[in-house]
Amino acid sequence: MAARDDFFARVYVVVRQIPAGRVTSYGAIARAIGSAKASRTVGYAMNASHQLPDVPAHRVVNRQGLLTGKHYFGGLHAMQQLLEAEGIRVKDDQVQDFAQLFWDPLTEGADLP
DNA sequence: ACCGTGACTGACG
DNA sequence: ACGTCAGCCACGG
Repeated sequence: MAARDDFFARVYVVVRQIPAGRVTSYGAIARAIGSAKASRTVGYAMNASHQLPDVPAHRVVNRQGLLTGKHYFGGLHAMQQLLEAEGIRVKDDQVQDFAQLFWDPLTEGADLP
């Protein structure tokens, strides 16, 4: 199997599993797909997933709950607006109640291929 | 095959 | 608590 394509595919699968109104971190996704140390590459995959409508990249933030990737959404506030539209409060690029809204694919039990 | 880059994370002072 | 440094993995040139 092509491991490289698998990596991106796994990332997309996990991100698609994120329920609306919830968020997760790059590290959590990296662990879920079996590459805990590849958190940076997860962000790279998200950049490529930007063209995919099924991948809600706006629900993926860093472990602090900070919208580090908002700059890549075209509008600097596009990501924040998308999150707020789902009921997530965002203050100064920081997700409020992040620990409460955090969704761990490993703990919550995401469907992996 | 080598080097630079990055939407990260953890450790250190 | 905050800023800085180093390690890590995958991709592109």
